[in-house]
Amino acid sequence: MNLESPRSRYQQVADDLRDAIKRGDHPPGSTLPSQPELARRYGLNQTSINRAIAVLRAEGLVRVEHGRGAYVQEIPTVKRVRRIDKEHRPHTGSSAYAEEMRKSGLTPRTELVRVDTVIPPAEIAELFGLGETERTLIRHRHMFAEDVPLQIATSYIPMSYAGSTDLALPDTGPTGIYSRLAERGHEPVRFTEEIEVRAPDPAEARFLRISEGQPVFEVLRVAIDAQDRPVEACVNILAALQWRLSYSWRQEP
Amino acid sequence: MNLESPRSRYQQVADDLRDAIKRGDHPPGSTLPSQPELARRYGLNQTSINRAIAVLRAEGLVRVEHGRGAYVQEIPTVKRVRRIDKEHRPHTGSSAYAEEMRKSGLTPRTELVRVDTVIPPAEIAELFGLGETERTLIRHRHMFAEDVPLQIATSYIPMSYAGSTDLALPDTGPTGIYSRLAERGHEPVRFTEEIEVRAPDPAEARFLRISEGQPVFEVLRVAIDAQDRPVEACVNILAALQWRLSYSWRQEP
DNA sequence: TAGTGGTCTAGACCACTGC
DNA sequence: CAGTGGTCTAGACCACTAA
Repeated sequence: MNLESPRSRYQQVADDLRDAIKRGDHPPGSTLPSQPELARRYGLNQTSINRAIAVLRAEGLVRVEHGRGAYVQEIPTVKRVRRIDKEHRPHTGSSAYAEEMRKSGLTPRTELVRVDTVIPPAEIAELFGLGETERTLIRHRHMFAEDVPLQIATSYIPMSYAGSTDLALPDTGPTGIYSRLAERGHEPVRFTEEIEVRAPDPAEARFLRISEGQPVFEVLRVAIDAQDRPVEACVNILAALQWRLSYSWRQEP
Repeated sequence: MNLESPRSRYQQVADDLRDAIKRGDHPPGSTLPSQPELARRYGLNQTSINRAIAVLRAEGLVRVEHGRGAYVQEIPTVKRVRRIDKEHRPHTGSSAYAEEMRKSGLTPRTELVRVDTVIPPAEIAELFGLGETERTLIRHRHMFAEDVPLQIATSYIPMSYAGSTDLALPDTGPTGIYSRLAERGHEPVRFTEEIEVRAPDPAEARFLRISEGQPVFEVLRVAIDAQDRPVEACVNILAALQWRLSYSWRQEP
């Protein structure tokens, strides 16, 4: 521990632990030494050690379980692919999400938390050009892989396109929804995805099992029909440090 | 200040300040009250206040300048667009980056920091299928808008495609590079972008003027030619909390 | 110089886990 | 119960900024 360094001591501890993890001294799934133990080793106060570990938490390198210890993250970096060129998504019954999970060798599971009609958030209402009292169908889902929570999905469809909540039952994923929208003459032909990173709200952090300091992706996908009307909007929330988003396209000459 | 709350005091202070900022009590560009002042108001220790402000920093809501104060961020959320459907990028001489900035009403500026030949990082070498001693052309650029640093771009091209560093001079942005690759028979026809979020290294944090706790986007764009060979890889680093990435495509029926 | 934020300590207490 | 992490304080000192 270099006391003269311009780098603060807790940062040096964080750097040291980070290096140790990357070297494999603390393999994924194992716990770091306890804070009092680290304090002893580095000759520092527990408060400083706690702060060093907060740095590693913010980086997604460790996950702390109160009363148990600081676990080295088993880097479950998942790849989420939007393939946009010719080889498009197959028309199987299963969702793109399920396809992606299976490709990664994981068992997907989706829990349909809520189907209802609501007055949507302002951003969504504006997108659809809805008045303040107009309602949308809402589908709120929790998605898992191997029982690990991975993603929150909330989809909105204006009632004028949806007709009734029956559209969403049983839960069939977006593919099913799109087929039913197509039957009603609102087949999506164009999509946009907007990606934002922000701090999670407490509920999101709890579900995704991350601390409130860790960023999440908020991906807004909008499906647009041939008349250029947005017919569905879907908000996905993912732990940003555990995902890699991928897009692929062919440049038209 | 609710001392009995399960929510810790520094979190309550952070919540309170966050609400005040969103209400407009502390407009963008202004400073928060000093830490000793806040400590007095909330009846807490300065250490706790400091911690509360660390939360807001991690969220990108405030930017702290040592010795000066904690400034409320003038949320310069920039939109970076990949338009993938028919109306493709115009073949003007200027880069996609410059186009995007002008669309947002900002004056772009690019600084060519370095043009050289190097042995690339392992990830890049693997992508190109290069041996451990094979070199690539490297173009390292810093990009600004209104003199605010916005983006770091590092592009790699295997020497077998580039021929010499002349390819990169003068700096013309990717469009120019792609034209010259086309002249050499390696016109890119397909692209992939992979988006990751991670903690910045100290140099990146310093250049982007963010604290080390704030996440950055690492966007890896790979250009692929008609023979399915990757011919260029470009790594972009952006402050994740200040950007919104946007993709748009047409679904083939 | 005075005012700002950043770090550190010693010691305390609490909440949670698991035996 | 002992061991874990989480929070808080009082007080101190440092580094940076601005007058």
